[in-house]
Amino acid sequence: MNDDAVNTIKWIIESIPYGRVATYSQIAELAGLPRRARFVARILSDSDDSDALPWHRVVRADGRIAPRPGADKQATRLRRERVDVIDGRIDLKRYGWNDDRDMLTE
DNA sequence: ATGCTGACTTTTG
DNA sequence: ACAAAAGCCAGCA
Repeated sequence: MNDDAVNTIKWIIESIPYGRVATYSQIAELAGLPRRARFVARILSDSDDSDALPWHRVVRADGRIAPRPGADKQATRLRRERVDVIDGRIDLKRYGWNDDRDMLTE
């Protein structure tokens, strides 16, 4: 993949609001790269702290935290910003990144 | 080109 | 709800 696509994806991840989560596939979709969820995952995997990405706000399509060494830290970081993580799972209805709902007054 | 890998997703059973 | 299988696609050897 070209660096352009990589940068686009990184930019999208950076724009996930505090206290919300987005899925791998959702990010790929927003980047105009449907069916590239794994590509998004790869970018996160390859990235390091110097990228300063909110990697903890990226979860699986069903709201679960992707299992891997260090996954526990993700739950901690999310809870630190008031995101409920129950049994390794996040309720996307409530915490999923959705611009529509961001505009509503609840 | 070929075959395998994987912070994934969807379909099946 | 859970597990297995199948589908998926960029990257790499």
